[in-house]
Amino acid sequence: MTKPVTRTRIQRKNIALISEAALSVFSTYGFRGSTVDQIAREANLSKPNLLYYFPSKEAIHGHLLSTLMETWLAPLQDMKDDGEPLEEILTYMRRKLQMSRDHPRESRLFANEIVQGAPRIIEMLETELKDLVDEKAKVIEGWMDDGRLAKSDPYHLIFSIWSLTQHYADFDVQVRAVLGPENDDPFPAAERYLTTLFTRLLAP
Amino acid sequence: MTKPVTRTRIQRKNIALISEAALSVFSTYGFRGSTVDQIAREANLSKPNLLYYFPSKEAIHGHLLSTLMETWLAPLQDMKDDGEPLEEILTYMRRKLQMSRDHPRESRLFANEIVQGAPRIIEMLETELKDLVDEKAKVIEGWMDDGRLAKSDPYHLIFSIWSLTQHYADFDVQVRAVLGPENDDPFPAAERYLTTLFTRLLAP
DNA sequence: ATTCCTTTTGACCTTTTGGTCAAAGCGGAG
DNA sequence: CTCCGCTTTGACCAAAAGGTCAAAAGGAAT
Repeated sequence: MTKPVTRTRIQRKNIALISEAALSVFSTYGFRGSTVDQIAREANLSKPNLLYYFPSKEAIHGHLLSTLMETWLAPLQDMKDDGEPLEEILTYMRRKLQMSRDHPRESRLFANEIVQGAPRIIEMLETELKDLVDEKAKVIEGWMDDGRLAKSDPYHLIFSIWSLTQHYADFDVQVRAVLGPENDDPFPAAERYLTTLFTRLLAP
Repeated sequence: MTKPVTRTRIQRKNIALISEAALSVFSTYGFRGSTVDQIAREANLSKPNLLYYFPSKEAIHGHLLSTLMETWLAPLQDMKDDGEPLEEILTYMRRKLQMSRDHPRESRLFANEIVQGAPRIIEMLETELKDLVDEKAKVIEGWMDDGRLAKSDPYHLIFSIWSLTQHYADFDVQVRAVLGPENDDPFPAAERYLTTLFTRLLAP
């Protein structure tokens, strides 16, 4: 009934090719603004050939999103109860910022989906993501209650890490336009600024 | 040669109707993901009737964007050299947060445009916006040099105000999914959190 | 009531889009 | 070398998309 688990060399290559191309296209134009032809062209495949590997445009998009979610949640999952609180949070922030630098298309794919109402992942947000954030918010609150971090709202603290770090991927063109051409890589300054920000906010 | 400046009552009504509808549609699906039919339906007009007021889909979108930019830059323009520094910045932050609450569609229209590479406003970002930010960054830097604000990067400070406040409009569904249905209005807590954040970051 | 300008619409056109299908090409196990 | 299943493609289709146009309908000043 289900498809064979073992993929041929060609299948692996083409699925990877399509995923790459689809990531570029979907992250730039959103789901409805992207076309199958465009993805096929970007992948150097004919449209029917692409549709031989994925049954529909929806399927490609869904494949990307579910692959992405794991990568996306990993840094927060790795924030552990038993470290030095401020260091744990700064490390989380830095890993998220790293992802904005190294995987801006993934960040924009996600941003497009959320901005447009998250029709395809709203359920995941309300279950997996909410559960994870609830858990980590408790950890953070524990640190604050123990006086190891200055008090503030743990949920909005997490939101602020998301928004500040993802901004450098999602709004990249704006950041670069404002900083001007002489300042070619905004990330080092961003990391210094965000380190200062969270240190002053959270140092007990 | 140019169109008459005086608009009839009907023109004013229909242009307003179309702008409203187009704002809803474009902010949800982005430029390429939106259709003229959809906007016409939302505005309760026939498609040819809509195209009687705007020559093309591009024209509607352009009209919205240029109207929006003025509203969008106003709060930063209003940040004045002669106030109490921390208060000026907190007021700016609060006005931006207010805009996320009261005009989320405008924020998402803007976000869609930027995330998708800002093809239609990149020039404005590199001139008007950059000039304005350069000017205000100088003001902020002056405050820091005078010891009236703690030092940090003024450009990234402005970016952080943008990202933190717009997050509550652009990523609204995610914020609500994570906070759960019992917490229906995230804005009061957001304002308290952001006030604390910027106070701790900037208080001299 | 007539006129003239504004507004509205049904029918239509072309291009683009997501998707199908039968047939041709290919590659490696026997 | 010869199958046989995997891969690729040209041709095609129906629906949706942006946009046009001529003609009908409205409305207000005379």
